[in-house]
Amino acid sequence: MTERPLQLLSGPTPERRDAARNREALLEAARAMVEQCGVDAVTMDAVAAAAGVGKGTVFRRFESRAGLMAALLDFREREFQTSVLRGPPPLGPGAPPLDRLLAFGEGRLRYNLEAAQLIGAAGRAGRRSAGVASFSAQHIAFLLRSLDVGGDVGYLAAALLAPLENVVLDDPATLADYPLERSISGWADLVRRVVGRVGDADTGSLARD
Amino acid sequence: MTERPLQLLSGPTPERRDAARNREALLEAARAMVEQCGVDAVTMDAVAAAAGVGKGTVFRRFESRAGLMAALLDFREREFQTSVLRGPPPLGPGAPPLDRLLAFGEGRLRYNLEAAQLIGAAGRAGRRSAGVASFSAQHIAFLLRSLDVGGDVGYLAAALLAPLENVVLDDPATLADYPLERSISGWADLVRRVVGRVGDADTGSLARD
DNA sequence: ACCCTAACCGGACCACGGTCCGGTTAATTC
DNA sequence: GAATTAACCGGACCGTGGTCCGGTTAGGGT
Repeated sequence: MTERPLQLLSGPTPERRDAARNREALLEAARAMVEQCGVDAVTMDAVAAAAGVGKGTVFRRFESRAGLMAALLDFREREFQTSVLRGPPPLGPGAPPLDRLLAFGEGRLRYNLEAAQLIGAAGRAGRRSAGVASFSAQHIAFLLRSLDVGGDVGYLAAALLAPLENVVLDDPATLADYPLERSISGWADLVRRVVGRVGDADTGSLARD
Repeated sequence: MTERPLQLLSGPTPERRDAARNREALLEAARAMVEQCGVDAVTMDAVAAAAGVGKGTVFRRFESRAGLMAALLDFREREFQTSVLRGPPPLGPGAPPLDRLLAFGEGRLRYNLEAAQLIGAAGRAGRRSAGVASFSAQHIAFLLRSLDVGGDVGYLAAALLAPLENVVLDDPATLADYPLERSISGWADLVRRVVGRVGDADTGSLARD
């Protein structure tokens, strides 16, 4: 009976060295393939072969194709979250709440459009990692409270987030085919209405109907 | 050179009789399988076999699995659209615009939750048929104009639609796990803010935070 | 009643995501 | 440094969505 001693300080021996090497090689191979051939061309067999590794290994490390994509996405997502939490204003802390909110909308929109293919391929796995959606929703909710918005702030935040995230849906529908500029100013208008400060800044010269 | 005569009155000879029979058999088989075993269990081979038909035929008729699901969905979608366009108030015409808008939100929400699995499986094909998303967006836009809402009404409509449709995303995120009641009243609150009639009716007794 | 052609049918075939298990190798202990 | 053990590796294997092409059939024209 070889009972393993408690190793509180050494950590949970998280990964063997060869495993780490392989994870690295796989991520790099996948990244390269995405960059060169687009997300759709990234096949599990191909990335395994490119990394000089068996297919089973890829699934062991990343669980599924979606998981692999999520791992690729993770880096960018962290980057975004960091610039919200600790970056320069108006996206980061320091600016007035409304400015931060509008900056968040634009930033998230750009992010989603840029990473659209990856996000789509990552599916639900992409959101799971680090609770992506809930981060955004909670941030919006926090800003809404700072603006003394009453009512069900949690739902309002989620509802405001939806049109930003929806751009990504492969759905050829409505939101996807608005040009970026129009989405940004449209969302800003929406937010001002929700917050109750309608005439505050440029609603732009948008037609009244 | 056997040139086909113009047949303006007889129509474009749309379908051969056996083809029609097969389409019917396939739809019925698929419907039954969905009802008994759930959407995921509906495999193309299985539905082909159940209809006593080759697999190629299924793809000829419905293009893809998503297309088949879209065809199944089509019936319900028409039903919904009809009750919006010609049904009884407040969903149908006759009620004041704001009432119709709120009724639309609730109706669409219920519809999306009820048909969630099917909608997910139909993917973009589900929206394509009869321009589903654009119908909803245009209806909302119409009601907003009736309420004298200014600004970019097209975008506002799409943005209001997003949190209703998003419920369906397999995404475990934010919007999906609000209970129906809370979504309904939350959306109603959102709409009143956008329209500019905040105190009009029951915002409910929702906590201020 | 016969023929002609276009449309249709079906199942063999392919690619890709995902699973499994026997052999291999890294870390740890003595 | 040898033995032990647990984790890892890899490629053969499976199910499913989707394609393709040779044989078949419906239906109009003569």
